[in-house]
Amino acid sequence: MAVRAFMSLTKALADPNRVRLLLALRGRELCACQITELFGLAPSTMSKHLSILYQAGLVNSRKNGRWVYYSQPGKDAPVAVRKALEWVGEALAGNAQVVEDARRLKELLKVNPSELCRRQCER
Amino acid sequence: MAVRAFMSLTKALADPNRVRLLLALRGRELCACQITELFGLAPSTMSKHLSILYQAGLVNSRKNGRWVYYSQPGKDAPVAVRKALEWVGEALAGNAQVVEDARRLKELLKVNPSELCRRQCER
DNA sequence: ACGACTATTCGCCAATAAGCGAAATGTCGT
DNA sequence: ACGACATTTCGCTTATTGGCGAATAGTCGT
Repeated sequence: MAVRAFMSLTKALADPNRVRLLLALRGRELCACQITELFGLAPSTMSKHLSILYQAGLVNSRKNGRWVYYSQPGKDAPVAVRKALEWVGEALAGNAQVVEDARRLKELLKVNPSELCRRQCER
Repeated sequence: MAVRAFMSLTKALADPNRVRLLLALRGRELCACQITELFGLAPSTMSKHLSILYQAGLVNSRKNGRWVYYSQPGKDAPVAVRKALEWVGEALAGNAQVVEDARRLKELLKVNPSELCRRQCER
C-alpha cells in the first residue's frame, strides 16, 4: 500500500466526529440527514466528513432517489480498511460518548427522515 | 478508552513522517539524532514529532547521558497501541518508501551518532 | 566550574483542516 | 416543465498543525 493511500486512512480517522460516525454505522446504514442530525453539524460540514471517509474507503454509499445512504464496507473491503474499523471498534468499545451516540441514534431512527431534513432547514 | 485518548493515537498516525518513523523503529532503538538525520528535518521539528508519538504511547524513550533513544513499546503497551502498530506495519509492508528508509537507515547506522549531530549543526 | 554537546521548548510563519452559509446539482411528484 | 427537496460543491473564516531558527535545559569531560 502506498504511504499516500494509507495517510488518507489515518487522516480520515484523525477527527472525533468521523470516528464516532464510523461507530454509529455499525450494524445499520444511515441516510445523510440522519447522520447530520445525530452530530448537530451543518449539512455541508457533514457532507465533507462523509466525503473524506468515502475517499478513504471507510464507508460505502448508496444512492436511492434524493437520499444517500452510508454504511460500513463489507468483506470485500481492503484489509487495511477492515483492520482500521476493527481497531476503532475495539478501542472505543463501551465508550461513554459512543454509547450516548447509540442512544440518541435509537431515538432518531423513530423519526421520519424527511422530518429531520426539515429541522435542518429551519436552522 | 476515552475518545480524547484515542484521538491522540489517530492524530499521531496522521502524518507521513511519524508513520515512517514507527516503521523505522521496528527491531531496533534509535537515537534522536539518527532519526533526525534519517528524515532530513530540523532537530526541533523531529523532537516535536517524537513528543507527539510519545504522548500517544506509540514510542518509548530512554535517556542515556545526552542521548535519548526511542523504541517501539513492548508487550506491556495498551492493546489499542499494539493494534495500531500492527495495523501500520501490515498496511505498509513492503512499501517502496519504507524499504528505501530501511536502506538509508542501514547506512546511517554505520556512522557514529556524534558525526550525525555535527552534520545537523552545520546546516 | 566551565565549555562542548544533545535534545527540547518557545516564538513565529505557512500550510492544512474544520466549520458555516450560499449557490449548485440532481431527483422526485405533479 | 416546474417547484420542492436532499445532498454536495464553493467560497470564506477560524483553528490547528508542521516547519524552522533561536533560546533553554540538561549532561558529560576536563
